[in-house]
Amino acid sequence: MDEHALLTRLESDQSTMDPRAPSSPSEPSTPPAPSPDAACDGLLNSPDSSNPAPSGSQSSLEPSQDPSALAVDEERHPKGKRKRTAAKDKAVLETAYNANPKPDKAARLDIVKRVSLNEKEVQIWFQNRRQNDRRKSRPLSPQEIAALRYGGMHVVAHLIPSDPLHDSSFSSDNSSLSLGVPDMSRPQFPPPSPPHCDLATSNSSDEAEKVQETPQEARSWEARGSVSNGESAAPVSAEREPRQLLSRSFSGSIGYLANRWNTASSFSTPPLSRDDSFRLDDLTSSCPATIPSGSILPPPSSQPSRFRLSMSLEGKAEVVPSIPSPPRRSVAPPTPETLYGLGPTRRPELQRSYSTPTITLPPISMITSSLPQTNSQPLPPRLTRGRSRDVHAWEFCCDAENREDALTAQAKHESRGSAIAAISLLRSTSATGGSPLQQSSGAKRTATMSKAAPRNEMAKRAKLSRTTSSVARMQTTLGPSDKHNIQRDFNKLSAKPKASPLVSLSGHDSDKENWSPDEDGNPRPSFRHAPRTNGTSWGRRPLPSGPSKIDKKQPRRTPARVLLEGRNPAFLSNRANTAPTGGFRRGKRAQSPLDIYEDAENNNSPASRRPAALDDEVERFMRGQVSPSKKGDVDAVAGLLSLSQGNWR
DNA sequence: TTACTAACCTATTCACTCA
DNA sequence: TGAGTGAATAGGTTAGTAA
Repeated sequence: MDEHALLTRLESDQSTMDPRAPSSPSEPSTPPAPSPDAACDGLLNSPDSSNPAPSGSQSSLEPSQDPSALAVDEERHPKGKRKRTAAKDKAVLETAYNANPKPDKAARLDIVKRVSLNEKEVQIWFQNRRQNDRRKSRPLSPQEIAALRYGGMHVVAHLIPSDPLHDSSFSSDNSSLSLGVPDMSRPQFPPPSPPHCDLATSNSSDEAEKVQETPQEARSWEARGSVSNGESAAPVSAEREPRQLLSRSFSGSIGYLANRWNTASSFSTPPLSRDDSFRLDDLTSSCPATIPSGSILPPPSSQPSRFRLSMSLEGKAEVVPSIPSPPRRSVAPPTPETLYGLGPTRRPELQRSYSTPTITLPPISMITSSLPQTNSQPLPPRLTRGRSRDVHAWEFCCDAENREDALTAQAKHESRGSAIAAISLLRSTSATGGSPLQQSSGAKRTATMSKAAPRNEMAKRAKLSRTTSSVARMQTTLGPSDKHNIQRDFNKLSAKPKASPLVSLSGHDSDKENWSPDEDGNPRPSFRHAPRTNGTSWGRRPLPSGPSKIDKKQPRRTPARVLLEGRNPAFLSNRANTAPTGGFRRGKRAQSPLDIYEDAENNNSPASRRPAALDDEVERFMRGQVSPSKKGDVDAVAGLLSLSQGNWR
């Protein structure tokens, strides 16, 4: 420490002799010598300095220190010491970050002028800052999700091994179970001590605070990711404490839920009859106002939890009675309609098992299918968050094992997935001439797929072309020529022997985000039946209607990015190009119902409302060419997709 | 079509700080 | 001394542009 301090001082002294190397053209504006910040760095690194930093703060640097005694030493530490960002600079950076987490070059240069950092450093700072933010808003762990979903009930989730794929699938469960809450970082998780603590009573203010984080902080995850945050604490926890039981409680209203819910929608959405419920505020934002009480699920119950959500080692979400298990209030498993009056039951004949011992959660499709349709036009599955964040949905959609349970019958039925998407897939694969499964990694996959999607073809179209992929065209207004094209494409695809089941949702979409299945496990092609009022489609993030929206200052920036940044930079933090559309779906479309891709044979499904001829073709196609023989590949793809989403842990 | 560039991402390393 | 934090690096992807 002392040694470091001495070195630091030495370096600082020496640096006074050296002109500050301008790392940026804009740097000249930064005076080399009197940079108190840099000077402070030197002292910062010296614990034995006369001005010891206040505890717990590296930003303890005191600008009051004599700048003349310290110098800017930007050139140090190729391998050696690292300077800490001065408090002053940090404040400036934070302010700038709050204003815009992703400053463009001009903004960066402006920031550079205000801090003693060069552009590169500023860029890195923002990068790290975003990463840090993302970490904090990483996806929920299974127990968190379960707790969220079941409000005040006891939640017990089995953590899963650290195997990436398993984790992914686990995360998928995770996602499928749920909802996300921003900033549920590791430290917030209590040790898995009391396996069955009463979650209902443990809502901490901190959690509430987290829940109410600004949209900027509530970015996903992505999928956040995201859900795709690289450093998912949940898996980490799983690694550290595999298979331990964790308990956690959450407050009911979670703004970050939508994404989880969406994923959840895959196949494990809990029955709506649960007394223990949670709110899906975000989800409701994308649902019609007709949904009772603005919530998909019943409000949280204040009653003691009678069930707990358990996740089997196979990744199945199960609702098991708490011990002791009080009698359930509802006798018969209510259907979504009965619960919310959302409409006719799609498959009244298929009833989920609600037996007490173990309840396998019904697919989200069952629930969402009952959501009202807007304008009588069938809409593809679309939830509030989307894109690549919910690969997990894919896993559930593709992984046969996840469906081989009590729900096998229906699950198999559902597993046929979107015929349209399958066709799209074949198109894409036919374009590539190979199966995406041959990709050894997500990166390669995306790369290949990128190539599979001829750029010029994309470029030749309007800027909106990405949202008007072949699938989109199929789903949008199907004019005579469209049908003709569909038929033609179908014929082509049928002739392709190497068709892969891997679904390219958007036909030409290359990035993995476009692969994102919908939250209910169905492929989410980047299309929407009808274009939005602003000209964008619904399959992806909102895109500007044309190149005119391209930021002149950042010609390289995609219009979408620019647009998104303008709207809500927070959503961009997960990944610039992968900002979920859902977060913005708050306007007119925010009230769109969740549509489900169903087989044509399902009369009530949106798919069934597609042109009959198309459905027939699709049906034949799906049954005869793709689905059965490619199952294994599909599973593999699911895993790759998961990995591509950053679910490495 | 390809190469280049810029921006972004995740994952990781490692110096630094603190309890 | 170990853990946490933050700066920095590495490797990757995407998208726009120019040749």
